[in-house]
Amino acid sequence: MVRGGVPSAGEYRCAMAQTQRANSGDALAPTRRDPDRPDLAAMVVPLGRALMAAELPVLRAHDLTMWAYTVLLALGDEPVRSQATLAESIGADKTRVIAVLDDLEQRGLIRRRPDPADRRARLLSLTEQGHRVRAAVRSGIRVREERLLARLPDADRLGFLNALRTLSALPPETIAD
Amino acid sequence: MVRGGVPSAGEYRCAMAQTQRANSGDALAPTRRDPDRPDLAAMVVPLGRALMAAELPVLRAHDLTMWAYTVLLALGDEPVRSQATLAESIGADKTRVIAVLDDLEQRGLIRRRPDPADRRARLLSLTEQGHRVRAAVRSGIRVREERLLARLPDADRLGFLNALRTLSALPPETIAD
DNA sequence: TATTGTTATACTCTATAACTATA
DNA sequence: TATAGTTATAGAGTATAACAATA
Repeated sequence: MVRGGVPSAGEYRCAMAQTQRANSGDALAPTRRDPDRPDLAAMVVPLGRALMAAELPVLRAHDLTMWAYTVLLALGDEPVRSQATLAESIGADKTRVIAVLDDLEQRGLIRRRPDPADRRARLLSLTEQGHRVRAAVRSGIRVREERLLARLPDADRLGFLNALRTLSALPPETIAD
Repeated sequence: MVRGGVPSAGEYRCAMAQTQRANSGDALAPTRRDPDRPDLAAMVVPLGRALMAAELPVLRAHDLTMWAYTVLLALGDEPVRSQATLAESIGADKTRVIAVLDDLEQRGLIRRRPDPADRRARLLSLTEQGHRVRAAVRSGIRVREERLLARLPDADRLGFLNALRTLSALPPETIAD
């Protein structure tokens, strides 16, 4: 764990870790391919956990929790107009981001000032140093990811990233039906 | 939630849900492709959560928790010689599988009998009905997954599944370095 | 009255430790 | 003494409810 712990997921984890294993991959027609493959979730979820575990050393080196990094990512592209907006955009409870923001603000990585137009809300933005840390962590993570992706044949790598972007861009309700 | 709740993940969840978004995908060279893509974990983890959410209705229809289904999956291929072995194989604590096994046994989905050779251990196996339930749930899940995968171009779909099997077959330590 | 941010409380899930029964 | 299974306890992490400030 990094600082103050890392987010966790009441409902959303499955332990299908090493349950279902890949079996030899022969190229069949895409439509009726590999009917005995493991469940998608049984592959995707453990992979996600492993990827997060791979990020932890980088985060730790910068003394960031997963939540803190998530906030830096969310604020990096453009400032956010309220903490509630931020919380929703990163899929967190509004009460949970408070401690994270307190910490980041105290360390000078973000700015949090009342919105002059509506003094109830807080305008959230990254400081100069926040941008630097964000970029450093992100590139550190990217290096490890590229090393991992290098294990894949070019075609699989391309399809993997394409599919990931397609699927992760879908609203969760679409996936869940 | 299904029955008695679903496993959760102290350390392993990140809320990068809608944080980083896919940007338009143009085909570059595989090696230096899309340097501004979101972190892998930021795409894989939310996708995994969505996939699990998609499984929940199927599990609920059979009154199974995610853990229970995980156990059914693990016992389906071949019986297991002890609860500790099972727990480790599905990445769970040995104290946590007990309630799950109690429930599954009581409902006649698994058998749990002392090993004659070492009466400390319990031999775990699926009953006839356990096999049926396992198959029914699995095929219900598969239907939904195929519907989702149909959104992908054949090439991406193929690469995605290939990559998933390759990466999820790696020991987590390999991914985490 | 409704909303933003905050705090405090309760709840869920998980891991740790202690116990039993076998070996 | 060590291990498999079990139970009970304590610890994280999270969400719910209640509050103050502003609109």
